[in-house]
Amino acid sequence: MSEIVADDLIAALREAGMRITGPRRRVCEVLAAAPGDHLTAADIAARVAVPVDTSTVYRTLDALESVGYVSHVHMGHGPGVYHVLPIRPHHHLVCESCGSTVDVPAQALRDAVAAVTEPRGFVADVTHFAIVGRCRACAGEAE
Amino acid sequence: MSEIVADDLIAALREAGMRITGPRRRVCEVLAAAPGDHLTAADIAARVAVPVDTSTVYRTLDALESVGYVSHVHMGHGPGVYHVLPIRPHHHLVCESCGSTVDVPAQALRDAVAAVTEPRGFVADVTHFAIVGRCRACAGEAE
DNA sequence: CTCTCTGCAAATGCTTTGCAAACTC
DNA sequence: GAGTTTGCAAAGCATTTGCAGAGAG
Repeated sequence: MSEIVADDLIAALREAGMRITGPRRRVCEVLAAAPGDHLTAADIAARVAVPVDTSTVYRTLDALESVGYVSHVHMGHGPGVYHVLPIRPHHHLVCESCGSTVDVPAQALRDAVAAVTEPRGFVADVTHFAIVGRCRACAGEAE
Repeated sequence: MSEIVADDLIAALREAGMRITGPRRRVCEVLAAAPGDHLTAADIAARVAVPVDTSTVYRTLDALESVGYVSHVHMGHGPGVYHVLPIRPHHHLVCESCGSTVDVPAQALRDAVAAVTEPRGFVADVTHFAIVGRCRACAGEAE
C-alpha cells in the first residue's frame, strides 16, 4: 500500500488538470516499475515500451515534479537523475571515480545542514544535490 | 603573506613542468585578483586584459586544478564556478530563485557529513557541490 | 471543437576536442 | 628544433523551445 503505482502518478496528473496521454502513461509506468532507481531522461526513453521523444520525457518529468511525485538530483558531472519521491528523502553519495551511488537517509544530515543554513535565513533543499567523493573501493585504490 | 598572487599560480604550473604562456598568465592574474570570487569560465574570459579563448580558459583552469590551486563547484543549474583554493574550504549556498550565493565554512558541516559517509567507507568531497535552496529574501516572498 | 500534448527539428548553454600554426624551453 | 599550447571551428552532451499536426476532454 505504500508502494506507488503508475496509476497514482496518472491520477495526480489528472487532478492537476493535465491530460492523460499514451506517452505520459508510459513514462509513469517506467518510473513506477523502478521504485528505488535513479534514472536519467535517456534511461527512461530507453525503457519505455513504445518510443517516446526525449523532449516529451522531460516535459512529463517536469509535470510529475510540479505535482510533487518526482524529484531530480544532479549527480557528479553527468546528466540529472529522476526518481519517484521516496517516502524518506535521501542524499546521494556519488563516487567520482567509478560512478557508483549510495543512498543515505536525508534526516541524518538535515539537522546539521539546518544548523548551518538557518542562522543565515537560508532554506536548504538538501536532497537536490549529490555529495561527491570516493567510495570505499576507489578510496582504497587511490593510496 | 597568506594572500595568493598570480606568481604563485604561475610558479606552481612551472613546477609541474608546464609552460608559462601569455594566456595562462592572464588567467592566473584574473583569479588572483578576485580572491573571494566564484567565477565562471566566461567571467574569466571577459575579465582578461587581452582576449583568451574559452577553451584555453578551461584548459588553464584544469591545469591549475590539477596542481591544486583552484577548485570548481557546480552551482544550481548554471555553469560551474572556479576559484583559487581558499585557505578555509567552504560550502556554497545557492538560492534557486535569485541566484545569490552565500559561503559558509566547510568545517561546520564536515563532521556531520563524515558521520554519515564514513560508516559506508565513503570519502566525501563536500565542497564540490552547492547546497541549493532559497535565501532569506526569496523564502520570505514565497509565502 | 477547443485546447493540450506530441514529435520533430533546431536552438541553446556549457564544455571538450581536433588540428595547424604559434610559441616555450 | 622538439614538444606544448593556442585559437579556431566544430563536435558533444543535456536540456529546452517553436511549431504544425495529433489527440484528449
